[in-house]
This record gives sequence, structure tokens and C-alpha cells, in this order.
Amino acid sequence: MPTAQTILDSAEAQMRARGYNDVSYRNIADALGMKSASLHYHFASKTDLGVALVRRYAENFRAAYDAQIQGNSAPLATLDIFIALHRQALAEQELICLCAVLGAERGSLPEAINDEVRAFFIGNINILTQIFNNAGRPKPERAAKASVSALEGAMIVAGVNGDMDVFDATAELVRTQLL
Amino acid sequence: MPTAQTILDSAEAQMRARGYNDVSYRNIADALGMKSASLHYHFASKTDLGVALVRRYAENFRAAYDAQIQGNSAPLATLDIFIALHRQALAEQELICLCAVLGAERGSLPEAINDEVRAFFIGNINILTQIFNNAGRPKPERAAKASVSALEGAMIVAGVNGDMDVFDATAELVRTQLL
DNA sequence: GTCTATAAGATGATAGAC
DNA sequence: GTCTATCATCTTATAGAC
Repeated sequence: MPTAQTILDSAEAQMRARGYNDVSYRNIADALGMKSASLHYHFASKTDLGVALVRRYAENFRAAYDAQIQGNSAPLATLDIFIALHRQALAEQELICLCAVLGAERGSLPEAINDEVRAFFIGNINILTQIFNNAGRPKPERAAKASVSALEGAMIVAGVNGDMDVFDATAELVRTQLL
Repeated sequence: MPTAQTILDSAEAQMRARGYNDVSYRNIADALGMKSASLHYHFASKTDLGVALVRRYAENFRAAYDAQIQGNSAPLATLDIFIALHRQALAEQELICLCAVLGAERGSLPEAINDEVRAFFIGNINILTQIFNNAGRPKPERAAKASVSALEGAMIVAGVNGDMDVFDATAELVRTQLL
């Protein structure tokens, strides 16, 4: 595996647990048995690292979604795939969404990173708008905005409370929009 | 106004915009025209400051809620007050909920602070559980968990996207549970 | 590509004068 | 209560050897 990818892997895991500002080049280097100076060869600045990280995160999410929807699934089945994609890492590794973390720290982040976070949210809103639209729901974009918000918030509250039922109850509310 | 309160005021405004880890004793002191050493007289450690901050935030929220519900309002009217309490600071000052920010940074915070954040979420879930219960809704606690999650997430996504409609669309979804 | 060495600045925190 | 002065440590980042 290319070193740049292992750097992003470590950065992602740490930032999803502790936030952008608590993760340093040293933290990441230590976790990989490297020196912090070496990381600057792959990502000249922390901003570069952050931008690359969110971009990869969004691409991976989209790729996983595209791989799981087989052509013309029913809207509810497609929504359940979208929900499951959010649920996974939270249940298995207690990791919340990278963009929920970065979105909460927005005021301290370089605008280039905020732009990528926004693109992730808008991309997900677009995915869900299409699903709700296919189901013939009125105002599909508003349903999509509410769904993205609910699921992002659910990861944070479920994480703090140590209660996966918080996530599942929220997912149920999101699903009612297609029932 | 007591100095301790003005310190908390500045800390709250800054942390709700930039996160816990990007706000320092120096930042707060500068904003107040003081020296960082002086802050340690009022809050010996940053953990003490954080705990006091979340505790005051939860108390203020609860007091504002109690002041606005007049005795026996209808469930939907009461829910709208709860929603409006979340909407205010976001619309007027672009400040998201303190506990949404701290919840996102959970893995880097002292456990004493995480405990206060959890108490805030549980307190709000209890408030909403009572509202949904009064309305005769089945599984009122699950509706409450979903509502808290949705509103916390809505503040983050609305903030990043610069789109208050994200919040309002989410609030609408929360309200459907009483329609 | 990775290292050592280093820079300039920020951080939470303390001691002690006023 | 607030200050000056100071501390040990951490931060992002660079220069240059290997």
C-alpha cells in the first residue's frame, strides 16, 4: 500500500475520534512508526492532508454506495443501503462520520477543507433527493436535507451516549418518509 | 458581571464556532483584554472551564425552555418552543450547539466534560419523551432520541452549507411525529 | 523517501510580585 | 484578582544529509 494511503488511513481514524485540531503530524507519524518530517513529503501542509482526506472519504462513500445499489432497486431498499453505510463504522469501531466532526469544527478549519465537507453533504443530499423523487415524494430535496442532518446528528449523539438505539431510532424516523 | 461569567461567555462563543481544541486560555484572555494567567485564578484547568461551561449551557437551556412553556401548552406548541430554542443562535450568530461541537470531538476531551455533554443530551431526550408521551405517541423515547439527533445534526449541516433551509426541513421532519 | 536537526510560535500551567 | 515572567512541551514546517 502506498505510504500516502496509510497516512490518510491513520489520519482518518484519529480525526474521526478526536477531531482535526487534536491530531498532529507527530500523532500520525508515531502511529505509523515514522517521523513527522516524512509526512510533509507526502502532504506538504496539514491543509493539503485535510483536503485529500475528505476528498478520498467522499469518493469511498460514493463508491461503496454505487457498488451496493444494483441498478433499479426499490427506493426504500436504496435508502436502507444509504443508512447502513452510515451505521457500519459507528457500530464496529465507534467512529463517527468524518464530515460530522469537521463540520462541527468548521470555524477553525481552512476554507479549502470546509469546501470539501460541503461537497460531501451536498453530494449526499443529491443522492437522497433522487431516491425520494423516484418514490414520488413531494419536496424530495427537503426530505433529503432532513435525512442527511438526522443521520449525521445521530452518529454524534449515539457516540456520546454509548447507545446505538439513538442511531436506530433516528434511522427509523428517516425511513418513515418512504412509508 | 462577574469575571467568571464573562470568561465563560467568551469561551462559549469561541468553542461553538471553532471547537474545544482550537480555543486556548490566550484566545479567551485576548478577547477580554486580560492575561491568560488571570484565567487560571477562575478556572484552574481547562477541564474545569469545560465542565463549568457545559453545565451552565445546559442550565441556561433548561431555564429558557421552562420560562417559555406556560403550564399546559399543547404538545405541538411545546415541541415548537424546543425547536425554536435550537434555531435562534444558529440564525442570528451562526453558532451551533455547544454539545454538538463537543460531542464531535469526544475522543479528545476529558471524561468529565463528556459526562456533562451526555447529561445535556439525556436531559433533552427526557424533555421530548414527555412531550411525545403527552401526545399519546407510541414509543415516545425513540421519537425523542430521533428528534435530538436530527436537530443537532441539522445545526452542523446548515452551518457548513450556509443554508437555513437545512435546519427548517429537519425541523419539519421532527414535527411530523406529532401530526 | 525517510531521516536528523532545527526553527518560530503556541499551549496549559505555575510562582511570586503587586 | 490581575499581573509579569517563566517553564516544559507541543505545533507546523523547513533545510539538508543519506
